[in-house]
Amino acid sequence: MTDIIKELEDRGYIEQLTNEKEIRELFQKESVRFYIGIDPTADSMHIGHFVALMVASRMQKAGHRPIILMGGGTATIGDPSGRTDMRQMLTREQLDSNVESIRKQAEKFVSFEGDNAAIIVNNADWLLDLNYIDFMREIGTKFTISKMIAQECYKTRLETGLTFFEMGYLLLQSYDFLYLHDKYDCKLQIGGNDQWSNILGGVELIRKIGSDDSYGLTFKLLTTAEGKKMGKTAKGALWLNPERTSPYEFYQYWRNIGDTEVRKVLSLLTFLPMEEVDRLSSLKDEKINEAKKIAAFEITKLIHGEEEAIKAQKSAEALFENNGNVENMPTTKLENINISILDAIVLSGIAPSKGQAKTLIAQGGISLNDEKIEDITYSLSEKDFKDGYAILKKGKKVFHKLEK
RNA sequence: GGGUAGGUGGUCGAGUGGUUAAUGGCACCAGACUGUAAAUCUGGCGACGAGAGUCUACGAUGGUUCGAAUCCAUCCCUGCCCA
Repeated sequence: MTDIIKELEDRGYIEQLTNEKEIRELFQKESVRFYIGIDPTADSMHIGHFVALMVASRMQKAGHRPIILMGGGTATIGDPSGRTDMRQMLTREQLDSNVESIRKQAEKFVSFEGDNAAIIVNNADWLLDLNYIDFMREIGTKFTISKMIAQECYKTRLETGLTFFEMGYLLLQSYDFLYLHDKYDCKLQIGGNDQWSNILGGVELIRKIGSDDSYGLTFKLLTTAEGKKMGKTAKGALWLNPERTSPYEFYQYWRNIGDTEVRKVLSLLTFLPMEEVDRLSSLKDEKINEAKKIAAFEITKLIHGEEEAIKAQKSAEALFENNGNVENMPTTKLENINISILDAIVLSGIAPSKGQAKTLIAQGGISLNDEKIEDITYSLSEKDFKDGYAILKKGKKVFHKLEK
């Protein structure tokens, strides 16, 4: 079998491995069951999950068998690692519906057919029936508080009040691995590097119970050169669901990354061969824009399909390169076109309130059909909708189409 | 259970009776410069209102006061120390 671990390493995915040598051997010897956990805390995955899906996809292509674990049970707690506050708890109904939406997104990356078909499980199915006393006796005795609180990720929470409830998260995630190990012969858990301690918990739990064939692998989190998380926008996270983040906005995000991010993004988030990645990311000055275009196109294609990617790219080219017609930018249909410019800005979602819309106009950040709007009281009318639509622009890069 | 320190806007963190929609950092938005980049500089950053202005906000509820994030009472929550 191909050396998938080396492949992942070459592309820069891997951050840590529990037993490098053994994992390499294992993955060349047999088709390995591995799992990745996803917490259904929203009805869509965001870009943070993207790397995880890419890794899972690559491993499956190399002949291994993915398990997508939906954290329907653990999400009621929320992972305290690195967080400064306790997460909001979700109801069962919300979680169930989130699980369903996320499953659909995952299907774009892993195949549920063939010899090494992926499977999806939900830890609510086994966690919700656990008996507290039994659990504490069998699992709770295998963990020590001293070890847990020595971990960096718990330290901040420790100062502000880490509850027992949240501490249970580590035990439950570890138990998930044990459960999948016993029931599905799952040998590897993968996750973002923030999951390292939770993954180790599972590996150690399985060892303590008597098997030594469990491993952990973490991949790099997507960060910018300054170490900030990538994928954050003014509106919050960059979502994979087109209703939350339109393909056009999604494309634009990747089109606008910093030069220093190009290589990482191409390598981690596309399937382009490494020679191509190397070639593109070594382009200099404005030529590197070519690489950004390709990155944006490839990534959008993976998430939204080729058709949407082409549309997004065409829109972008039309807007930025020759001012042409635009079909695929975010659009708002107006019931009444005789509204004030402020209302139009708020309705289109370009700014969250009229106050901010005013600021934008005052600073010269708003234009309508390529004409800068300077009058706060400007009112839209028929003449602004020449071909049935008007183009509202914020700053240099945010476009929105208003249709009548 | 006892003692003690706290709870401020997206976040961190100032502010201890009026000039405070609340210093500053971060995040974010816009302008200038550029390559739809970065860095830098400038402006902005509760809501409503064209504006004057109005409303809502400093854990919660009451109170004192012409006036409270600031003082008092009660309650809720959290850290630390002791048990």
